[in-house]
Amino acid sequence: MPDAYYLQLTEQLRYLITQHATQWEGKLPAERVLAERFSTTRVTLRQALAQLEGEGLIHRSNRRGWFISPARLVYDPTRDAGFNDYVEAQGRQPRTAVLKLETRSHLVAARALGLPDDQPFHHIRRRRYVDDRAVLVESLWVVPERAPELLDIYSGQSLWGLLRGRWGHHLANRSIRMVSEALSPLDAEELLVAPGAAGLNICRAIFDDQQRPIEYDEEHWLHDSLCISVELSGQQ
Amino acid sequence: MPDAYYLQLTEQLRYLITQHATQWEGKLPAERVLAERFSTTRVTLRQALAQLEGEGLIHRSNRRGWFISPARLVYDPTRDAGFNDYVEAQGRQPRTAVLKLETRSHLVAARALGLPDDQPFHHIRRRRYVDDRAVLVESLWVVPERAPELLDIYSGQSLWGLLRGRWGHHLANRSIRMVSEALSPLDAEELLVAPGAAGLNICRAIFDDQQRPIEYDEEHWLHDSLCISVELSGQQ
DNA sequence: GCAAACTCCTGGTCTATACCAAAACGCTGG
DNA sequence: CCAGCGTTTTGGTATAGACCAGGAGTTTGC
Repeated sequence: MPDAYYLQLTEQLRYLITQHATQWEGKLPAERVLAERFSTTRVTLRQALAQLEGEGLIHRSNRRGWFISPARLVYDPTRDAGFNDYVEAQGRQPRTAVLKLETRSHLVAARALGLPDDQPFHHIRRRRYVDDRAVLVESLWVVPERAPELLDIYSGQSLWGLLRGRWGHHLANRSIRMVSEALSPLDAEELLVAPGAAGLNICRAIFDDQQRPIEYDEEHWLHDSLCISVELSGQQ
Repeated sequence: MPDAYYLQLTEQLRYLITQHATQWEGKLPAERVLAERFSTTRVTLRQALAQLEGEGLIHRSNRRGWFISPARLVYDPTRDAGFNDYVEAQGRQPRTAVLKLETRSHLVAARALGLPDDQPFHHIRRRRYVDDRAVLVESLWVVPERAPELLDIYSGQSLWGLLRGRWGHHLANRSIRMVSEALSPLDAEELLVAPGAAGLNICRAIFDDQQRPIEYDEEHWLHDSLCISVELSGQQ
């Protein structure tokens, strides 16, 4: 057992959380209450809470308090199953809010897809929920020639479903990049968390079977809300 | 520009770090020095440092101080290129320290490979470095029948190279799982970082072309030391 | 010349307190 | 019954200082 008090606190809180998860309905008591219960100060208590936050056991909704984190969503970024499909497949409730629809250029997307810097894109920004918890925001940058009237018809459904079904694209080649990050103030605000909260950034550049660029997207996930899982067969 | 002082501090430190990176030789001045320079307390300063740590710009070596983080290592967990190979391919210096060699059972590995709970494994625990910074610890659990005299001959080289070259195995099927984590006290100690530091946990279960279990491994990376990159072609 | 002992510095931990702004809550009036 | 408003609670931020133990560098002693 570690000696630092905040680490002991971490253990006690961990126990308390598993015991009272249902009775508290997912929300922890106020920091001042917990600090008093454990005869310590809010500073030390918060250190322990931050520890559990790092483990993904709890999270905080900005200025609303600490909540017990639900089970991680299992996610395979190499497959193109729609978000709604795999969330539902895991018995959870998906939801999508469209935050922005516009057409403009984007340097990062252009570079990732090998297009000129001033290449315009159809830009969709959306926030996605699992069981009413916002777990990610993402920006999609679609090459307009591949999906001309996209912005007129888009309303939150699966983008890849549209690209395949309506425009007949084969999303054959993709290059994926994942890095841990601290959420930007904007992303954090849109996810209702404190600025700098830990996140996972996933970027994809997608090309069709003739290596024509289709789409670039950039996802920002809350770090505790997903478990990446990839199944591969065949010699690499 | 955000209003919170620690966020302004973050920006100023970010600037300072990029300016003085070389002159400081990677190590930041003492916390007390920085706190005084910015007319604040260590508590607030540390909040700003923690922010930059979350971004992966700096890290701390336990009780030794704050250091500027080198560029992330680009890593493709779906390929079986050896660690040494891809570290060198990126112009970096790899190194491996073997921490333990033993034969025993391991529940998690057994379950992941679909073997009985009491199945014994050859267990290799090693720590790996990039440019003399410890970036990960990992445990490998190899089915003894697939590599009988492994523990006698192993001394830090590429395990997959051995499995292929010496025993002729085809590492055909693999199931990979990645989750963010807080490093356990043991892992943190072996990586010379503070307990609870942010990490990334990567687990793999590997089978050959006849679906026979070969090996299970569990990597614990410092979160700021890698960038996962996957290239895929062909319809999924 | 080198290893052991010692000192100083530094990061890790902790207390006690305070103020602010946003969220939550409760009251009130239509 | 509900919308609007005022109050309370709460998390977010910040100050000021303190002690400890591990690391690093220096001195001492063989």
